[in-house]
Amino acid sequence: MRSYGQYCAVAKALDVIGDRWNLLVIRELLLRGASRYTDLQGGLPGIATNLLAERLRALEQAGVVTREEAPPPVATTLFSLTERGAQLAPVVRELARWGAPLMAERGDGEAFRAQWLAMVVRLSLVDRLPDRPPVTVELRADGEAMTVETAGGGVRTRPGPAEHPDLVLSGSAERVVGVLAGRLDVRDLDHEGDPEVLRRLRPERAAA
Amino acid sequence: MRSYGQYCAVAKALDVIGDRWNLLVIRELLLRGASRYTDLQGGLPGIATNLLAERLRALEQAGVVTREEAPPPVATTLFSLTERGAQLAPVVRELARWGAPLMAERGDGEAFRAQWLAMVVRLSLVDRLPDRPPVTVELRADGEAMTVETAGGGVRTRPGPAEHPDLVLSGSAERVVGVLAGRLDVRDLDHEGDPEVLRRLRPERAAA
DNA sequence: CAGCATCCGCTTTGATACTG
DNA sequence: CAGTATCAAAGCGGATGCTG
Repeated sequence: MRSYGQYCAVAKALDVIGDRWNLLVIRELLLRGASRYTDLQGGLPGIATNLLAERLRALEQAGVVTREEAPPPVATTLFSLTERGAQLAPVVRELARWGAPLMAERGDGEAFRAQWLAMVVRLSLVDRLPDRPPVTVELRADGEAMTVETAGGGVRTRPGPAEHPDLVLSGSAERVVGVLAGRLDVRDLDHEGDPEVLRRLRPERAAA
Repeated sequence: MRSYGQYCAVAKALDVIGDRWNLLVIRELLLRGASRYTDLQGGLPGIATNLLAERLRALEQAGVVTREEAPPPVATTLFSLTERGAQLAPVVRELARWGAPLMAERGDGEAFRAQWLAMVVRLSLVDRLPDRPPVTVELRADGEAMTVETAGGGVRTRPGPAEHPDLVLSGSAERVVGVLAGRLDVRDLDHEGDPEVLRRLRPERAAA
């Protein structure tokens, strides 16, 4: 990218990560940890392969991303964030917070990955009863699964289905988002298990 | 801008503010409040005038910026952030925090505005003695002045010189940044007034 | 002068095809 | 799997011109 040429902390940050797709590449690496090229591609529908390659190269050069060759049995390349790159988490979090209200409507033909729900889940769910035994919720949005577990007063997320979920919620991505945001009730989704579990995870007063 | 076409809070936020220059336009409006077109241009060295016009139009349409025509005596157009736009402050703040270490070196021919120091000042100074009478510091970097005042345990910033500063620090922008970051001592700058004032504003342990 | 719009060359992006 | 190569289209940057 062309530099803004400004001696300003914001401009200099954007000189490094302001290029198109960069912050979404970082989102994927934050959500998935060390990833293969094709997995990144899968999590970034719409990116052209030459751009993904170019962005990874540039981010590596900037010290945000590292590339490690796994040894022969695995024989694949893994991309991860450096420590410096992981410090971008607050930037991505605040972008997600600001963008969350825009999730109220789904644009025509917008792609979806269950992983992406994690950005919203971490902002909109807490554990209000941290002394009780931990609970696990499985979210199935548009058929893709994601797991939410209570941990230290907050929640953790993992890709894929849960092993022994206390509650499974499933429905369209829009409805799952609606329930997370507090705009819809659990009853607007198909559920299996104890629906009370979700009330435990919702903040005192539902946020916008 | 072309949409990412992803049903994700981060991607949707970037659909609105991810275009080149957008976040710097927002930085200016956060720092200066209601501004005229030409003042924005002055605070955004390097932007092409057609791009500034186009970005303001797009941000207005997206509900981030408002344009008000001031009545005949003033007869000028003022641009400001909407409430929704002002909520981008945390995004800009986290970008500034991440970019702050990059300020250690000043690229060749990088432009500078004293205003921009405010982003770093708000992150790196606090009032450790909030019960004492308030103090005022004037920063003069590359000849441009900015005022820092203690307020409620933190600090506030204003453009321009102070009226009765307790301390005036002046020097090159790089050195002023170095002192704010704790890499340099007050003695590396020209100072007038009580240098102890700065120790009051520096956090317990100097941050990176 | 403030607030743009137009034009034009250059760079970046996007889509697709192809490769070790 | 992890990219490179190619090329058209879109976006950007710089200069300049126009309008109240």
